[in-house]
Amino acid sequence: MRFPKLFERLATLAPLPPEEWVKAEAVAKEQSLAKRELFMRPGDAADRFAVVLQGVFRGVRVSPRGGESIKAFRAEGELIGAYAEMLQRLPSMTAIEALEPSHVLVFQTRDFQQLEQGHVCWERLARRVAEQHFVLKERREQEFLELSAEERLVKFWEEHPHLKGRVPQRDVAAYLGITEVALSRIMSRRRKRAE
Amino acid sequence: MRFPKLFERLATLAPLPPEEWVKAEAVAKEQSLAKRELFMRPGDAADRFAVVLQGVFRGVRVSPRGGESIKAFRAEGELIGAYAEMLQRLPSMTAIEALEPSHVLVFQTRDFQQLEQGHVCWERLARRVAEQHFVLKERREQEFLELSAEERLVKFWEEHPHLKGRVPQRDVAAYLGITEVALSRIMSRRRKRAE
DNA sequence: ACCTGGGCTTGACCTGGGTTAAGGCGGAGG
DNA sequence: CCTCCGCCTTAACCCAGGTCAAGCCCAGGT
Repeated sequence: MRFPKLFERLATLAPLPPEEWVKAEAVAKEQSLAKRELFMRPGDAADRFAVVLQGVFRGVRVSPRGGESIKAFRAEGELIGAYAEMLQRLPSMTAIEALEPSHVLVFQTRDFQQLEQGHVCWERLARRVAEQHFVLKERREQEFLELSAEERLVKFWEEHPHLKGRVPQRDVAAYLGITEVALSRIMSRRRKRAE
Repeated sequence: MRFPKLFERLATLAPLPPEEWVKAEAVAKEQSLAKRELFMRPGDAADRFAVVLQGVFRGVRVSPRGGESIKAFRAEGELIGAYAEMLQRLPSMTAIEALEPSHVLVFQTRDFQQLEQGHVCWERLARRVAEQHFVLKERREQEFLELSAEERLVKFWEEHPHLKGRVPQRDVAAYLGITEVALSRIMSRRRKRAE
């Protein structure tokens, strides 16, 4: 077992027999990415995903009109991939970019489907992951519905303290649904109020 | 089998043997709700869900500060329930209210868990449902990130034509994340532009 | 026919965030 | 050491949407 810590983490979502984990590692490949390198680009087939071993990524949705918005940041222990597109068997509409020199463990979805055939535990895990993702998206939806940009900012740093200093401000703005100019204003407003 | 149409619809998500469906119907209870009646209220245990047989519902999130926002509308063939809270084993934070005289088929989650023990098909179905919900929430997130209120409105009616005339305007506004005043203005603006 | 109330509209005014454009500042490379 | 570039800030101006308040329309009840 090459990654016991990762195994423990995943096993908290659904019971995973160690021998199944060994099978999973057999089909996984490690990959290193330089800062700014893309794990996935728009138009790619959404046929693989990865676990972040080291580094931070941003998932960028590039709209037809050229606007960039950020769907999520992902750090150590989290999954990267065009999940929604994978489920719908569509080509990826998002770019996934390393914000630091990073290191990931890559799975092909076809290999993962093989694992699912072999043991129900993988299917259970997939369900948990889907449910987890849903809960997070719903939380985010609710924040858009009832919080101001400033309140969303505060909550963002409460919920993602580990991203401090690792993601550029403009990306935080794009995640919150505002421009970097607005974010800068909000921050100076708070600074003034605090002093 | 009391609800063959419903069965067919669900079976498109994941294969369901008819005999399993019969077991499901055995534990389900029909319930009728008057207009404005609540299927679930904030604080209730999130231990049951239902399929809408007839009618329309709104899922209302009541924020601590008293603001109301609408998470979703649900009509015939769709599921109602405090799904996120159920997954997190939290009491419901949403009210689910009938907008018309309605008729639903209710399942207790404990009964459903029994079914899951009996046959994997239910677990597969649950996974599909979670994935489906995720895809929808992600779509909504993306709309908040890159569309104006007016564009969201247009998209809303494109995607939910069957709700026309069945949901009050103020609720559509709350769903879009704006006030009914703003919605009214947007509509008159469009009327003017169209003429 | 008259009231009543709920839901929609309209207007006046305010505010937050978008847009554009002009700096400031610190780090990497010449 | 200077320059350039990427990133952040600030300012000026505009507009969408919020808030408050007054009205309108119509369906239901008496």
